[in-house]
Amino acid sequence: MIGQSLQKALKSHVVNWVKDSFAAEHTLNLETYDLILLDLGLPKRSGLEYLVQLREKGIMIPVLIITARDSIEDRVKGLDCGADDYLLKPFAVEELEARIRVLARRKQDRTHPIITYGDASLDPATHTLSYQGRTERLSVKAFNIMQILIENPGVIYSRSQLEEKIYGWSDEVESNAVEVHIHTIRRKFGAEIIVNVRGVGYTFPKVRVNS
Amino acid sequence: MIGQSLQKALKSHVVNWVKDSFAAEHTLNLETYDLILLDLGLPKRSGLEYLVQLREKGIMIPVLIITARDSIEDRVKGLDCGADDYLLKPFAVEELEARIRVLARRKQDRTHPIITYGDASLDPATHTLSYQGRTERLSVKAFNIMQILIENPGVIYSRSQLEEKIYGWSDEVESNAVEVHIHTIRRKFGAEIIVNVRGVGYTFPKVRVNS
DNA sequence: TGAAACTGTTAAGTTTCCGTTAAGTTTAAG
DNA sequence: CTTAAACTTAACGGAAACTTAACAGTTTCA
Repeated sequence: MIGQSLQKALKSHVVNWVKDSFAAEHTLNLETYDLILLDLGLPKRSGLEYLVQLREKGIMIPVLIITARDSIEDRVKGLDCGADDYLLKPFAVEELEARIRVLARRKQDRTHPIITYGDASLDPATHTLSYQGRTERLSVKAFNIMQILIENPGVIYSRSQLEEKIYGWSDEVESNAVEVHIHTIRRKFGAEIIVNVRGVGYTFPKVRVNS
Repeated sequence: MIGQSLQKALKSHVVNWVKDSFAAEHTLNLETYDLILLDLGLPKRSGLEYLVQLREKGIMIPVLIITARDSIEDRVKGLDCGADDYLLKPFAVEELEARIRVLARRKQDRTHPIITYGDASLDPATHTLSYQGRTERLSVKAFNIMQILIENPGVIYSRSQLEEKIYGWSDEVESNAVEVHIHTIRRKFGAEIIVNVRGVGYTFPKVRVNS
């Protein structure tokens, strides 16, 4: 009853509904999912035990427990068994969806169409970069580079890594195209926007330390 | 009232209790925390607005909202504003602690392995070393040396051993390159960071004794 | 249609700075 | 006190990064 209505309510997602931990295990072997909704239901211990097994196997897919029990001990136990969240029956579908959004956001970390980190934000719609109040349009390649860097602040990408991500495959020929693009970006926003680590690569730093 | 009792209840953690978003911002600039408990309290919009600002600044510390309001819309809004969890007043301290455990656990699974020992941590992604609060970027060679030492705290490596690990094979020619690199590291973090054992080699000590 | 503006790349010249060497100074052990 | 090890500093060569210009291919628009 609840399974069917949920499947309908969550039609903006791809839902696979299985009725016991055995079927769940089988399905998880075949595909990977972004979220597990676990109804503790009636068979008292099996749900939590299954959750513990999951975690022990190293499967870290977020788990949202749905249950009718509301004693504090049960909730605490559920969370400590490896659940990520807890929802009490009866619940409103809107709240379930909100919690799903939270867990999904956590995984992909990008719900907003605008990519933002600190005082930098990229708008894919207009190919625009804002940084420290300044806003400029970027060419496609330059935008790609900035997107990679800002989506992974603090991570250093070598010239060849950036080439590979932008052009699909690593160009064997050595080229300084990336350097030139970075140069034009820096001319618009100031040299500090992209930090070079000599011999390693380029990064959009998480924290900026005094040079 | 609630702040004080919470501070007492959570005595197994290091708690910093501030009374408004202004103070919170100041504190977050100084130190980094594992979790933020946000009491939405009375001033209706300020709490959520502050949360949104936090996220826009790229501060991704988990946020657990505590509130008396229980309408579904409010909860949904809170979660969508960037909160990671939601707890309704009144609540049992045990449940709060369980949820804190969940969020803390979540934080640990980081994508990049950070090498840590004591108050020193190396981030390969940024080629950065943090030690006693200070954070600096290191050159490739210097980073290599620190990595060897911190991954094996207390082990003493001779100059030639370090050379061999860094350059692939032992350079027969005697060189003081390692010494110079260690010197630059010490200049940045203080001489104590690397301990020399005369005639044997260098180490990042497990325990530090007053000289 | 054709000139102007823009983009992506190559290429060459210039600058920066990392890693090393080398020489001088200080420290600690015997 | 003697001496080797460790520390410090300066200097240099060269690779890495930066800058600039030029060129071909596109797009824009009069």
